[in-house]
Amino acid sequence: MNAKTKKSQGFARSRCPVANTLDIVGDKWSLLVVRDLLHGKQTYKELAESPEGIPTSILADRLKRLEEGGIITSAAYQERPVRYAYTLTEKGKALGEVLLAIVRWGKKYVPGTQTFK
Amino acid sequence: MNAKTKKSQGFARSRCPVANTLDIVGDKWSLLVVRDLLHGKQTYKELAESPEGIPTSILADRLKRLEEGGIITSAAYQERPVRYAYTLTEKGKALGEVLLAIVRWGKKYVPGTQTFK
DNA sequence: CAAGTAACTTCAATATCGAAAGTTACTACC
DNA sequence: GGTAGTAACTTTCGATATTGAAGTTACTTG
Repeated sequence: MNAKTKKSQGFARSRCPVANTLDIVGDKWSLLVVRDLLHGKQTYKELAESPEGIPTSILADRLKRLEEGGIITSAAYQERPVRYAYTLTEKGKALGEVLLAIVRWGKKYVPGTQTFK
Repeated sequence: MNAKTKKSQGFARSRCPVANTLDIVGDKWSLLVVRDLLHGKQTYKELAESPEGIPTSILADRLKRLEEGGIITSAAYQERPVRYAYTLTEKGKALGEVLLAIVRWGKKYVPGTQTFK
């Protein structure tokens, strides 16, 4: 089901907020991009350099989907050569609460994980 | 990288708790199964009947992975015919905090979603 | 004009998903 | 005894997604 179909039908899988949230960020990479943006990263290059090593094809796709989902916005911060900065919307920044819960869980239940900064 | 490789090397993608948590529940279905178990569902059939319509092949796979990840345990609650009950471990129940954050986010930012119970 | 860089895009191989049908082991009904 | 039903999976296979690598575009810098 594409975005248009979803919009016309209302909901993809159910009306559950969990299901609908997972339809936007329920994959292995999206929340890592949000994490990086929350940490101040802004450019494609910075995002691509994170330790998890996201493939650039996936990064481009996720940036597109996150923008379609209203989580981020992109804007050229300079012309010649054109360079883009990605920033979180209010909706995107609010995912910080979800990430916080995930970090707390991970640090408690996945031994050896650690946060920096 | 398979589970054995991960175990021997320590970590799949990085030491970030977000990345490691997503390696366990970072997909479209796992947290929906956890949601249902938190809501008291216990059997394969009950889980399969949720409104999102999880394919049974995916459900069987996720139950296996969640058990390997220490999120759930399974036990036969009767013989002849044998029937299994899935229950959350303490580690699994603790994901309730993550789900709560997701629900709050979804209800605020995905218009039309709603919780029952 | 050669080299470098950011931001992508394309490609081919592999892996995973999803819908449906099939399997196993039993109980219940006629 | 035979047919139907049920829970819990497993199998199949075409469609879709992921991955790692290489290629492209538009510029700047030396």
